[in-house]
Amino acid sequence: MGPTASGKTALAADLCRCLPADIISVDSALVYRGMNIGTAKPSSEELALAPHKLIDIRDPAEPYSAKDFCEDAAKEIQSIFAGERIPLLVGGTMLYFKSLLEGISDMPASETNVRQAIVNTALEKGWPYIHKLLAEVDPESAARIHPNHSQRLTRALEVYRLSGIPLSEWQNKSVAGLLGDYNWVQLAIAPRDRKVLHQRIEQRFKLMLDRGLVEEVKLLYERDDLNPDLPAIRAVGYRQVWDYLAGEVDYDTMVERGIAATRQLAKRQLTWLRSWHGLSWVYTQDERGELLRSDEILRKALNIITPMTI
RNA sequence: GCCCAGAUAGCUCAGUCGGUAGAGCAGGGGACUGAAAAUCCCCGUGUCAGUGGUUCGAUUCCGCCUCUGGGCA
Repeated sequence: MGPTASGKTALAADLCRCLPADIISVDSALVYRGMNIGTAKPSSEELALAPHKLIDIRDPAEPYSAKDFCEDAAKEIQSIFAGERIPLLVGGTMLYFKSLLEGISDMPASETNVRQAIVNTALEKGWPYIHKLLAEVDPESAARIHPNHSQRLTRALEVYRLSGIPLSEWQNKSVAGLLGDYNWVQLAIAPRDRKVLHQRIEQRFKLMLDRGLVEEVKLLYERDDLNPDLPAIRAVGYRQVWDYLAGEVDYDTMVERGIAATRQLAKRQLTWLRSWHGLSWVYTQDERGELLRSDEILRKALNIITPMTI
């Protein structure tokens, strides 16, 4: 696990050369086909050397979810173990990691029309009104969710309307995750200094533009079945370039916003990791702030993994 | 060279009829159970360009000065 631009993909590829491991991607954006440059998806050469599961399994028009991921990942894990190999889960989508390890309740999936009805009401009367509606049927969830928290309010009310059972009740049922089933080694990779990450993020975003990010997004923009409300189009970089193609912002503004959105993503990922239990950290800088070479990073990771797996 | 308009938070700007100032963005911290690269919450002292004057008190009014736009030559 690690924030965006921390070097996860490179480390995973290096580990694959040392261990009998197969990579499973834990990433909500890499699942989409045709979204390669902006998601920093491993190149076809990298994929040939280190194949990733759960990449390119959805069209950008089809949403993917934490539940989908749990089911897909559980299958891949089993099949990798069946081949007597080690599953190496690599990615930055912490909710997916959490759901897989701790389990996810068996509540109804979302339905567009139910969700849309809630959003329409909110547009008219505001999110605090939705919060009041929720409080009537599910006070426990309402107490946990902020009155402005559009997405979580929508989900909570949606679950109640679809099942007649409050979200909190579903969540209170114990569920089985994979945490206790195997001897997991949980590694986090990141630089010690946030500035290093910020620098890499800026460099990488500009490189993505040089490599044709705008053209990549244009292919999506020109399709008539995609819109900026879809999870795929809301992805960092894609949303900003989409706004640029729509003429809402100029090029320089788009670049600035794309970089800022990536920094903000990294910050949120680090927030998850700071309070994550059972994590071993691999820093990509030494105590003095000097950047480590890839072989030094690999050695540090192996030093953590090997004793724990023997 | 002359005229006009600016100079306030990292950036863009608002404001103080004279009582030392606040928004958006950026940034920082946090939350997170089927959209999660999502969504949401909290955090605002900065020689108010410099200098002299008027005043009990100036970032605010006046003079000078420096810089930046725009206009006239």
